[in-house]
Amino acid sequence: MMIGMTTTIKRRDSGVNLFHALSDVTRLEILERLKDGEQCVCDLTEALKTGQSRLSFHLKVLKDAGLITDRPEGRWTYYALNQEALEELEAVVQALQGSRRGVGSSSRCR
Amino acid sequence: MMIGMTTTIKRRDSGVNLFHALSDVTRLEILERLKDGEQCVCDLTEALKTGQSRLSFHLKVLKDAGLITDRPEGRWTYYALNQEALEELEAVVQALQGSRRGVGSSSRCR
DNA sequence: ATGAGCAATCAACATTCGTTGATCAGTAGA
DNA sequence: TCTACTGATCAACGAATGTTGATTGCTCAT
Repeated sequence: MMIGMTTTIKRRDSGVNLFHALSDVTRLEILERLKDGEQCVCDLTEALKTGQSRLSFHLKVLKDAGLITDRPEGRWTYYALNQEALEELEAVVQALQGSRRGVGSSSRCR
Repeated sequence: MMIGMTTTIKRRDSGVNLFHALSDVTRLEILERLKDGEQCVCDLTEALKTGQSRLSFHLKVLKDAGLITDRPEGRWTYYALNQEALEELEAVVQALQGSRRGVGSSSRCR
């Protein structure tokens, strides 16, 4: 099955966004926490022992990348994993592995 | 099955490294090129239409992350995907998805 | 209405990252 | 040996990112 150029480029762009959001220890810790279910910012602040504005910053990065969703309720905001984004991540990573076709057909310089 | 704390932390660290290396368009383009087999820097320079030192910089980032390997031969250096690292990437991503246990058991603030 | 608590946003600053051009080291060929 | 070529490294600069503390907007309870 042939994948069009446009699809490839789009996947690359969304890849950059996702990977950037994931390239920070604090953000990975947040995601790990959220595996147990949705949490409000106050929970996370305590769990990660970090300042509120710092946490808020990282949550925004994750949310902008689509990796988490927020659900404001009263004075709290609950954050949760976005399963869809994780599936897209899977797809992007598998696209990296590639078809493995042509391995060994290395071009030779001269 | 229980995974020890140390393992989790190590995976998180290697995750940060891998994800950071992947969070750049040029570097994703390089990896895509390498799916077709190993290539020397001169090939890549031409293919990506970019400066040599810039390319060298990105290759170093990918190599430091373990995503590619280099094989110097004569005056050329051939780069290739490191399949092992891609497999580890898969593992890290799957760990992100988590066991899905306890979904809905969201802690409630009051 | 007032006060307290949660979370987003802002400004200022520090740090990290990517780019560019130049230089350097190693190799191959004349 | 001398020259040409590949690719790594360096320094300098600019841009993007992350951190901190303060402020703001909202909601709930009194």
